[in-house]
Amino acid sequence: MDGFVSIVREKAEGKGGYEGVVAYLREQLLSGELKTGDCLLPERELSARLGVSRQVLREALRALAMIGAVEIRHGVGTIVSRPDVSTLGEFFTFALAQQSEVIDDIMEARIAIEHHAIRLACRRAGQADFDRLAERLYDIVETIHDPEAGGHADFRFHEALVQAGGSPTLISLYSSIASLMMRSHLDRREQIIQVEGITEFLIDHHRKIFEAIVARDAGVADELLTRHFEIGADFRRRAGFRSAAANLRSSASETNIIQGEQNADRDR
Amino acid sequence: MDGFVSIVREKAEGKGGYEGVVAYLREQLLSGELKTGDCLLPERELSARLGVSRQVLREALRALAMIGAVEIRHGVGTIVSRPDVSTLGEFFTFALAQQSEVIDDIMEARIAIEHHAIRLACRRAGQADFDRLAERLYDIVETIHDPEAGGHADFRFHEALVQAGGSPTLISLYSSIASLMMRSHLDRREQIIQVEGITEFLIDHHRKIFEAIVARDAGVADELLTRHFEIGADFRRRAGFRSAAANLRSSASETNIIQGEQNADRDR
DNA sequence: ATCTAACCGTGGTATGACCACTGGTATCAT
DNA sequence: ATGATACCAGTGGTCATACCACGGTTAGAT
Repeated sequence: MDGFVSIVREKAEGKGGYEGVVAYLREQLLSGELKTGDCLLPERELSARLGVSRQVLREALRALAMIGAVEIRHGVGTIVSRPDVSTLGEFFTFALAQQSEVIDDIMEARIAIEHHAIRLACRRAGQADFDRLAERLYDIVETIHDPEAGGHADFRFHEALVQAGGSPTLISLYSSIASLMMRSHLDRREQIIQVEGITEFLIDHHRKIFEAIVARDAGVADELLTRHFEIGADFRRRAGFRSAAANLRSSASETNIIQGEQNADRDR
Repeated sequence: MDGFVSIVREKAEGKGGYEGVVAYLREQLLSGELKTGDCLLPERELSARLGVSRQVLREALRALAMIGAVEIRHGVGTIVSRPDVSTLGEFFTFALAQQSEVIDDIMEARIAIEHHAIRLACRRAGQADFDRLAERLYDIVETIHDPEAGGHADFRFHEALVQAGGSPTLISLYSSIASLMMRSHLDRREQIIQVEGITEFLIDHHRKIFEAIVARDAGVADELLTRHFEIGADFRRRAGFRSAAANLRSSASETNIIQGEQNADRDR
């Protein structure tokens, strides 16, 4: 490092460093020069071209990988990929981690999505969708006595329902909040399942929904779904207070998470 | 901290390196040990504690910063922050880069959200929500002849509608897709606005929606919204061909989108 | 008391080296 | 010829160290 400095200043056109790299890659992606499946240059070479260190480039790539814009594969390379839902799931996990009250609110999103999806499904669903729904319905019946598997089957049915709607966006959003729904509902299933006659109700109600979709009767399907959620909410509410219906062998109430006291309320 | 080694323990159990760091921080966030506003340890120290190099730690922090989980401030430190919607905007920017067909589909998400939100609004909305809606409605009237400002006012009204629903999740999702909706609708506004009598229709229809919410009549509100979207879609479709025609009330025609042909089976 | 400047801690970047994984190729045994 | 094995080159993954740039604090000068 003698007196002379200067030399390379090529990246001077705006921002340099991390920001610049992200901006550059975003540009490449939006302009279409980089499309899904393309393989980026090796880190060493790319970093050299952009005039940044490899570390900075890696930071940018990691960041992009976090939102799913690229996929970094050890020993292979970095390939452009389309952000998919799993990414959004990650986001929501972090986003909602700190606002516990939202966990309950996530149900509103689920209802909104499923309601519209079921209407779409009544118009668009094809045989493949019917088959999948039937399959998931069968799973519900099979696993009706197993809280964990049953809850999973239940979710899978509703997932198939949304899928039948044929809207990629709805499917994406639904998948995004799926992990969070699991978080608060899977456990309650254990309590709900104990209610007398609930098993028959669950099976019967899901079947009716399925049949309404097959019949392409949006009105009935929508109405059924409304009741489905209302009843579900009712059960969950009751399960929250005390041991739901009659005989819960163990008052495992255990004060669900909650603990949310530090409700900051930071609006902007 | 002299000759003793120890260390090794933490990362030995599961993943080490980048993945481990992200997992660790996620755990800290989800468990509540780190809450919004908290300041993380300096990079050098934190990296030492986690048994990774500073570079790896930085990659993890950059990734988390990309989704808004933390905010890195030069010369200050890294502070925990709650991901807000602007982050999702970034995500969708990348997401839509490669799949342009989703832009149309985004409308389905909007419909789903607004439909449920308006029902919630009819139950939950308070005076503040009414005031905001009224204000936005006024803006629509004011800017009715300006395509750009008018489109913006239109959006703001619907935004207030969702807000009135009082569901943070719905609001977040709606904001997330807002930028994408703008992208495809603002321009069409220029064509739509030319249709004879459209201005009166827009004003009148929005006002009716507003009144339905104030009246807390979910059924009417929902029905109005349905027609609102159908007519809007109809206009946009026609505007696609040519500059739409005159008679708007000429049977909003059922001809709903449908197009459901490629309802393929994308399972995973 | 106020302003200025130096200082220190923080993140930001650069370099070079080495490790670990993947995929293809060459080699070998059958 | 065929199959399995060993090898090798290229790629991402990690590490360590040094230095730069920014922000807030503090000691000094005015």
